[in-house]
Amino acid sequence: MPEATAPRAHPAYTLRKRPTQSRSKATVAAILDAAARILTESGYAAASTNRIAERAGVSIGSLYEYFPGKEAIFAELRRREGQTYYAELIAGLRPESPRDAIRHIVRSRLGWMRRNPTLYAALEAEIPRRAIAEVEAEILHDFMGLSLAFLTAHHDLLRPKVDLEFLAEFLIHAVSATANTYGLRAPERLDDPQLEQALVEMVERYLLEDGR
Amino acid sequence: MPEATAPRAHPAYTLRKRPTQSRSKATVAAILDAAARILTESGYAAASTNRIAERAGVSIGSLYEYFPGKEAIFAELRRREGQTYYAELIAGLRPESPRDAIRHIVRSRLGWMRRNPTLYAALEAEIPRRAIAEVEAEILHDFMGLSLAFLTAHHDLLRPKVDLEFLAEFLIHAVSATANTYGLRAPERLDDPQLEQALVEMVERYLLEDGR
DNA sequence: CTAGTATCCGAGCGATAACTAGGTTTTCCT
DNA sequence: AGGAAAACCTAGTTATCGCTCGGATACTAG
Repeated sequence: MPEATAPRAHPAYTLRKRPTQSRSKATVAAILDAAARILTESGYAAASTNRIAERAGVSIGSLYEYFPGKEAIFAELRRREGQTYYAELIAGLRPESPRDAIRHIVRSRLGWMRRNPTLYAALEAEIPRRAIAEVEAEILHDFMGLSLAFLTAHHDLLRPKVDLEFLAEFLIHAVSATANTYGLRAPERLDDPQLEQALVEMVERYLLEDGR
Repeated sequence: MPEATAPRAHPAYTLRKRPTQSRSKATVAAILDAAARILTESGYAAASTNRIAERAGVSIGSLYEYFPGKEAIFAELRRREGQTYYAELIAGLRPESPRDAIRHIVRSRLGWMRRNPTLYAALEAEIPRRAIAEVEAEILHDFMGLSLAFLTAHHDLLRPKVDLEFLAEFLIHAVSATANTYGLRAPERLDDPQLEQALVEMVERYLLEDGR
């Protein structure tokens, strides 16, 4: 069973053509859904373009009408999932209260992971780096903005004397990496309230002057 | 460029046959080295068995003499790397002092990641889950033992009132996940002493009664 | 209605992957 | 030395993959 070896001929990991009619929008959506389902059920290795097209009820030709290559499908999927999570996060965020905000962030991150650990684990892990590096950078950039604003607003309460850029990056990575790892290695633990509590305490006690 | 689709016919992800003569030991080592180099330079997608054999200066037939399938190569590689790290860790560990131990753990984890971020990122991420799940479990088991012994010995100093099993698992995951993420997303940060300091402080303040 | 455009289709091409069969060479042991 | 076992290699076999191409079909604007 062969595998991609040479660098993609296609330069980009975005849509080759934006669907305009509603029919084609449905096609693109069906492709992304099929990709997500196959990824969840069987992993990246089984997610061939032919299988995705078949599962989506779409011909292989149509698939390549919109996606310049296999990896662009997963990049787009990652983008879509990242956006829904970001929207979810800011929807319930109360930035006035540091403690509430921390708990909300931890809770929604774990909740997101819990929704489909297999899919997000695959998206974070199995997809070739170069395909999603760009999307990841976009997403990280958004979160950095959010996080920096939050830290700056409460900088008088912060204990660590490090520059806020570093701090924002560190907290984002620590929280999301831990959530990812649990989703990957011990998904059943995501339901354990101890986990949320531990993450919240860890961040609070590191970040704030008076550790609870 | 095709890809593995069907479940492997071969059941195991261990060596098919242990090399006994020194010549064959060198062969196996050369295969693992070549796999590591290709993984580092070009990623999992480019690491075909034919390429690995060629790069190792070994025929494809010899490769399959020892490895039951492609994924077993990476499982073995993961095992080997995990063992060297484990040895490195316990070599310098001073379990009598909690603070020294914490710093040592964080430092050696970051140091290990720093040695070859690309390789370890690929091992942790790109390799199909099922191939390394078993090895990961073995490794986690070892670390759990170490960590539990450490926590039990100092359980009077511990702040969180949770069961030690959970605590051990949580700390292992938090530290190693964060290290992995930095290796993956921002390897240049691994050299920043701020990172080691932040991780150490985070763990100490969460774990111990008097946060520094 | 009709022309132009957006959309869809699927047979098939070229490449390469994982893996095997069967024979040759090297090492070990007595 | 000599035979057995271990190690090694060459030359495929089969399967599937990513992707293209030429044409059919549906939609839309005038």
